[in-house]
Amino acid sequence: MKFYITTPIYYVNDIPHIGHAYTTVAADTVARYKRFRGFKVFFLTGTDEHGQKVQQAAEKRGVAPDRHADEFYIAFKGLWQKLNISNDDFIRTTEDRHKRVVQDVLQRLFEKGDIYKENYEGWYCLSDERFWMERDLKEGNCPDCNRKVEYIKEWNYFFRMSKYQNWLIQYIKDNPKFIMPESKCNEVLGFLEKPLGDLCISRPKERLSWGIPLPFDENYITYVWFDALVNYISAIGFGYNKDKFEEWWPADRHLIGKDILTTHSVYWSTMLMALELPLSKNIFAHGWWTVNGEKMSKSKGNFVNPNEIIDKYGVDQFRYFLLREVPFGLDGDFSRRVIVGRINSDLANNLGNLLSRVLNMVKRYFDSIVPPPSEIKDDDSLLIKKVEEIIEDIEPLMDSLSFSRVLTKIWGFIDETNRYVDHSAPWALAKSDVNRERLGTVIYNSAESLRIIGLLIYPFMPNTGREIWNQLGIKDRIENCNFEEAKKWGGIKSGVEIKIGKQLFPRVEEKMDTGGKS
RNA sequence: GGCGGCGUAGCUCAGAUGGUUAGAGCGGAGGUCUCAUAAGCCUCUUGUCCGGGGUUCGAGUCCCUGCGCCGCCA
Repeated sequence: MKFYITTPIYYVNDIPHIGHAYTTVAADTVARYKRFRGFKVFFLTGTDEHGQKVQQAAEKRGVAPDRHADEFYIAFKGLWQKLNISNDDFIRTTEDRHKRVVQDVLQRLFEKGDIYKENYEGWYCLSDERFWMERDLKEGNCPDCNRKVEYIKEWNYFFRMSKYQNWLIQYIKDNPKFIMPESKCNEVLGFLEKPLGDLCISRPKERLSWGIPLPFDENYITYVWFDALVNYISAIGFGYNKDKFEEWWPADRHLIGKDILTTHSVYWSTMLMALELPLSKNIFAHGWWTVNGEKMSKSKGNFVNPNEIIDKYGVDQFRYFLLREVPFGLDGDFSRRVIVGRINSDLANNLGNLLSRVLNMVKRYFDSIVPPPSEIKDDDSLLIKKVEEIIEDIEPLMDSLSFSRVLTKIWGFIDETNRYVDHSAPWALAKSDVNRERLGTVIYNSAESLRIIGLLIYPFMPNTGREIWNQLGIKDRIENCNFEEAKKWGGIKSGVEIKIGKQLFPRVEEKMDTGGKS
C-alpha cells in the first residue's frame, strides 16, 4: 500500500505565512497518520522558484534571481524543520532533475501537436503573469490584482487545453471524490461549462529570462505554472526513473489552497491527460486564514509570521490550533485570543493537567512504578469501550481530512479520562490499604488511557505524542509503532518506571484586549 | 448580471431522508473534590432557529418571497 501526498510548491517571491504552514502541517499530519496505518508514504513539498515575480523581487533587492531563490528557499525549508514536517523530499524548480523533466514534457507535447505557436495579442498583467480579455478588465486594470495592464502583441506557444475539456468534465462527473470539498468540485464544473481556451505556456525571453527555456525554441521561457505543476512528477522520476515513477504515480492527494484550485484541477489535469498519464486521485482545496477578521496583507501590517507564533506559543500548540480551530476546507480566523484560549483550555487544562495528575499519583502511591491492573469494574469497561469507539470513528474522519472533528473526538476521550479519574477518586482509595488493588487498577487504566491519547495525538502533535510516551516510561519509539497493535487496550506494561518531565503545556498568561486585537 | 452557498444561544459552530421539552464547546454564574498546570468534576444560564407567506396532523429541517452576507464565473 503506497500513499503519495503533496503540498503545492511555494513561491519564493516572499517569506512563508500562516497559509503555507497550514497546508504543510495538514499534509504532514496525513503523512504521519498513513505511515501509522502501514502505508508506504511519499510526502513531497518544495519551492517554485522561477517566473516574473521572483525575477522582480530579486531585482528589487538588488540580487541575482538564483541567489534570491536560495535565500527564500531556506526560509521555507527552515520553517518546515521547525514545524517537524516529515517530508520525504523537497523539490526546487531550479534543480536540474526538475528542469530536465519540464523540457521533456514540453518536447513530448510539442511533438504530439498539443503545443502550437500563435500570434497573440491581449492585455497582459505583469503581476499575475497572464493575459486578460478586454472585456474582463476592471476600469482598465487587472481584474485580479487591480494593477495596470499592458497591451502586448507577440508570438507565443500554447497548450491545447481546450482539446481535453469534455474529457475532463466527464472525468470529474465520474469521480465525485476527485475534487474536494464538494463545493469546490461544483465550482470547477461551473468553470468548465464555458469554453475552455488554450493555455499560453511561453514568455518571450526578452520579457522574462528567469525560467526554463522551451526545448524547441530558445527564445522563449516556460510559463511559471506549467513549470511548477510538473514538480509532482519530476520529483518521483518521470522520464528518468521508471521504477520510482511507477511506484508512486498517481498522486493520492494534492493538498492546495482554494486560490489555486483552477490551476490544479484544470491545467494540471489536462496536462496529465495530454501526457497520457492517470490523473491524481484527489485534489483537496482548503480555506484561507484571516487575521482578526481581516484579510492578511503586508499593507495592513497584519502579516502573521509562523516563526513568531511558534517561538511564542510552541510548535505543537500551533499545529494543534491550525487543525483544531477550523474544519478543513472552510476559512478560518487567526487571533492571539483564540489560540491562547485553545492552549489554556484544551491543551493545558484538559490534556496537560491530566498527564500531570496521573503521573503524580503513580509517583505518590506507587513509587513511580506503573501498578498492575486487577479486577475490571463497570467504570473501567466504560472507559475502554469509549476509547475503542473513538478509534473506530477516527478512521473515516481522517480519510475525509476532517481534522477538527478527529481532534474533537480525541478530546472527548481526554474528558472521559478526566471524569474517570474523578469518579474513581484514587486519592480516597489511597487512604486505606484495603483498596490497594482497586487503586492500582484505576491508576493503571488512567496511565493506559494516556498512552493511547499520546498515540492518537502523534500525527497532529509529534513532539507531544512522543513526550507523553516518554513520561509514561514507554521505551518503544512512537513513530515506529504498529498502530493496529498499539491501539489495543493494555499496551502499557506494569512495572515500568515513569519519568515525570516538564509540564506538557504551561498555561499562557497573557493580557488580552477585550476587542480581540492581537 | 449568471450559477452556487450561507444566515441556529454573548462567541464559534452541530443539527442525513420533516416528528417528543433545539444541541456541543468556549465565555459567564454557582457548587464540589483535593491527585493535578488556581487545573478536574457537577449544575445552571440565554435562543422570535434572519423577516414574511405556504405545503403538512407536524418544519430549524420542504416550497415561494424579501433582506443580509459570501464564493465562483462574467
